[in-house]
Amino acid sequence: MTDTASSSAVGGFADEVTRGEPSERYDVFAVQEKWMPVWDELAPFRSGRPDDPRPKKYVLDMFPYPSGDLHMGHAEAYALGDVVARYWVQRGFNVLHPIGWDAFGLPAENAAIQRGIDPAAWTYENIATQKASMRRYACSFDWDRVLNTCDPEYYRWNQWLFLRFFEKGLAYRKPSMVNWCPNDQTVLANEQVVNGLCERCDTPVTKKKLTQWYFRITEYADRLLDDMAQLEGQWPEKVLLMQRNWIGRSTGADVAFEIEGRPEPVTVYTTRPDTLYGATFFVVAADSDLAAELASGSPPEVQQQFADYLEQVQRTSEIDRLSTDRPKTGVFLQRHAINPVNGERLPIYAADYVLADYGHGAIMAVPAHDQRDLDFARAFDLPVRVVVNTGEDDPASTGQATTGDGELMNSGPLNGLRKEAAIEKIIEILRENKHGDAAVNYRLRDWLISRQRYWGTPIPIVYCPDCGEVPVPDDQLPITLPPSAGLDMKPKGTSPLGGATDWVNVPCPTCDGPATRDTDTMDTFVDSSWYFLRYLDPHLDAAPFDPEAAREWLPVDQYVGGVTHAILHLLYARFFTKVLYDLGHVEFTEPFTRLLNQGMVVMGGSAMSKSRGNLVRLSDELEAHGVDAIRLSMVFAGPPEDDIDWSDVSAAGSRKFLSRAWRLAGDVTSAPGTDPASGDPDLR
RNA sequence: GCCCCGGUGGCGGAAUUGGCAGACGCGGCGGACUCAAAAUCCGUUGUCGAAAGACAUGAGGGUUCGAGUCCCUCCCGGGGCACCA
Repeated sequence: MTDTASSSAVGGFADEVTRGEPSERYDVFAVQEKWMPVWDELAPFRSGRPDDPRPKKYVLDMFPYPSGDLHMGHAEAYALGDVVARYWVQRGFNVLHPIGWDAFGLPAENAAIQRGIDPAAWTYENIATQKASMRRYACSFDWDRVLNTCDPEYYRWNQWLFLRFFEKGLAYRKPSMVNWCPNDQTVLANEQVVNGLCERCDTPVTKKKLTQWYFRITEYADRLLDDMAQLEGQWPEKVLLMQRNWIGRSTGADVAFEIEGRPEPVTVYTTRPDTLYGATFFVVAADSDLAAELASGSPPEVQQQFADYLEQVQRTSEIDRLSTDRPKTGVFLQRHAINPVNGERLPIYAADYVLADYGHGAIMAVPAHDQRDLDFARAFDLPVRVVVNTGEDDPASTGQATTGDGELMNSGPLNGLRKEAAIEKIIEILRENKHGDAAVNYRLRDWLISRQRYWGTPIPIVYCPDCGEVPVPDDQLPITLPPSAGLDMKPKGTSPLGGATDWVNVPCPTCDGPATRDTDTMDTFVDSSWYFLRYLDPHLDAAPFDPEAAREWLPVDQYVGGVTHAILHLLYARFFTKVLYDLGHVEFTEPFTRLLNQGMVVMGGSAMSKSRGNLVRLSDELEAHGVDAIRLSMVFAGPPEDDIDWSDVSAAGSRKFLSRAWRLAGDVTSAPGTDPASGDPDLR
């Protein structure tokens, strides 16, 4: 059978169709009308029945979010997934090709607020709509394995997994400045802040100090980075690159600076310890605890300046903070740090160009070798010193690129060394003098999972005045959401669950005294971090999944989905997999062996949207051209990873092509010898 | 600013290692069939040229017997990251 036929939804039955009148016997509609009811009855894509001797393959399409009906983007993704799934079926594999719904999340809640309806009702209705469309689109999904993440039988295991993370110290609560979306009135993970805007609603994100739950993904930074070696050549290079950048591993040194009037030294992180001799000032992040502490030892007028500055910094929206040409601002705290290598006194500034949560929230500033430090030095009229080998006047000749002109500085024991050698040497010196050591830092932050919203997985923690943070025992799971009726869903900065008094107030699992539930829900990316395991048996009652089945089916052989999830979902799922590996639940460390990012379907050069008036409805296209023609068009329009402009695609042409193929097949296979089920025992 | 990926007819795109550029399809044009239309079939379709032929893969250079493919410089488009010390 040809590739063309394998990409066709209802192909392979020429002898049946030739019985019709010539005018209709090759018609794509006649084909689909005949075979779809048969599929419904036979469920040909059910997989994993016992004693199936065929080798296994797992083809996974990223599951949809149930808002509205399927669109052309879904149509392309599922057409591609189907090509792979049916190709393997015909090659004799037992193929698992499941589907489900990523059903928790904000849109349901917003719809509930706007229209006064139940988020659950809205969600299940959309699921039904999409499911019907998928069937009409003839996707080869295994309908016996459908899951919805908003079903208690699913999110129960989110809670169970959370507790395992908690036991391992991988889930923890801490107060921190968090990204806050003033519109959605909820916190956002770093990954959900795009150019300073909320990824959902494009509202400028602000900062807020809150105590929230985190997953310790940073503990896995090295493995997330190193295990990418397994994915090389199997995943798009672009995605690997994005993940690498996101993790942002950098190597350098920690250097301890004594602070005048402070018993403990302050450590800074630098990637250029070789420029230590060129440090001319010292900066602490304005919004760090350290800045507040240092300022408290400053003269009163400086304390006031600092307080004013801090307020200004906290008012600054993320988008302003990120604008590149923004002038450097800060306050001189009238305190000093001592350069450990030459005893120089460096003035200490509080500034917002230093981030509180990277490195140690403080830096040594070397304006001759760092553009940002140079900008600051110019704004505050601070000296600039080029670290250079004595006797050579070209700093580049020692490998020490400069960003600004300045006084040349003797770099003592580093004289004559090139950059790499100088770094090695200075680290050695620092280590000997106990002033520092080599260090590694990551851009990656821990994953903030608390959300102040209703429609999500309740966090299985109870707060007891006597026992503190108490994990809910496994046998009390799931903690189901209270009904939405009567709850105030309007965003107000705290979870609507707080209003469910009967639900919130529970006896402490440990001492039975009065206690309260955590009222936040989990980020929905928790749901999608392990759903590919739940498909093995979505109704399994004893565990999130059967390890034996996981050994047989996983990792996923081919994952298909949009590049929009290149960082978020794929990084989290990789993280979860590694944790599950460490906990002994799975035997692989990477969940998705191969990844395909299909392109977008656009219309007339721009993304389809209602407001732009260029929305193409899948149902209309199916009506006009038939399932096979649409799917063929999707696959044939170009390389799968490229965008498709639907205005360039002729579905009518595909239909013509199919009719011709049918006619030809009808002519050459007049004897019904063509086994309609060749390679597909499910259809026998 | 930094880092990726692209740029080939009217369109989507082929061209395995440096070896006949434009496969295949869409669209267009001409024709057959038809009273007519739709469907279908046949032919044709990079540009210039009557033809022979010449010129053509974003622009300019280079390497080579030979370049869409390799090297250098630049232009354009798309994407990612963006005070991460």
